[in-house]
Amino acid sequence: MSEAMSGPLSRLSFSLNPVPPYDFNLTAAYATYFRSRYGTDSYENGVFRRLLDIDGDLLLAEVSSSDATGSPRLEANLSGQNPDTAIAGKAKGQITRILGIDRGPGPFYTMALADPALARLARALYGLHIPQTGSVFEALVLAILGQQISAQVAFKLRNSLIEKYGPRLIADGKIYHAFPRPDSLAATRPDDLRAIGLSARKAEYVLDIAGKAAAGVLDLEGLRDRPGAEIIASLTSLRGVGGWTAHWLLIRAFGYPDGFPASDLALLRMVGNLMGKGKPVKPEEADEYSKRWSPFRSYVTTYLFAAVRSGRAELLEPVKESGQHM
DNA sequence: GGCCAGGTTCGCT
DNA sequence: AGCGAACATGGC
Repeated sequence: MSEAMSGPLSRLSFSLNPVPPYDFNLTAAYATYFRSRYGTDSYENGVFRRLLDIDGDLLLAEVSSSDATGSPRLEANLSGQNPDTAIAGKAKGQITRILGIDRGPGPFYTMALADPALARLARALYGLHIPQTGSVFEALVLAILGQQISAQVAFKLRNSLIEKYGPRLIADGKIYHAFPRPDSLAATRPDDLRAIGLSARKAEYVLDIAGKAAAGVLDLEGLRDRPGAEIIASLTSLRGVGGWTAHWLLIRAFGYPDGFPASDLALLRMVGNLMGKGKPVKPEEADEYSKRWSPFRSYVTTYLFAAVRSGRAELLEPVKESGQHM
């Protein structure tokens, strides 16, 4: 199942050049939900760490920057058992997604100039890119675990799942976990998953999806080239996946710029605030209102969550005055 | 102790 | 079509 490996690791380095503007500190912090450690990821003392699982090879990626904001160049180190250039290339691709390297918020900022609430968010969180998950499977399982429950409970469930079923690597005496593989989760039984706090329903969903992914009858990565509407349709045909989960995956897994999980309770509160209502709006209202943010609703959603997760509630107050500048 | 959290499905009208 | 219940857990 999850093998513990230690012993000599070889290293390999490369650099990354994010699309400017890029705030490494903000983006790496968002990737860990501003908790310094979240599941497979950590960001401590300026170093972002993530254990990658590249076709079964485990590689510890450590990324840092000498210049945290503006247009920084990132330095990445890979540690693993004999990483060759092919593996390193795939690892680089994953890191690129995970740290949102190759897509910048520039076009979003241009639109945000005309909307005071967005301009305020863009100013305060300038350079925040949208981090993605390592795989579609990962985003899907994480999303299902997070359905309906509080962020705290979701945090616990996700960590438990990763620690129990994710493959491990020991480096410098520390244990790192990659995200569980489909076959590892498919091999569990409902009671195993319930033991870490999943409801019977969620255990079913995860087992069903993991089983299909492991058997190769569900090609989640293959959805990447598809238009948004088709991705939504494919995902929502899975048991346990509704509109919220599918839209969340557009943002988290597919790098789609215009995802908007309009039924999200926290998002409904935030949009209600921005609209000056002081209470959550209905999903239809939020959806209607959000059209002014299209086609950058993934950025709006991400920036709103970044504001609340980083404790900057003032960014969510209604904006009375117009005429603010970036 | 009851109610609500970053939903979804299922079984009723 | 639309509505309510059930679901696991932790915090208020």
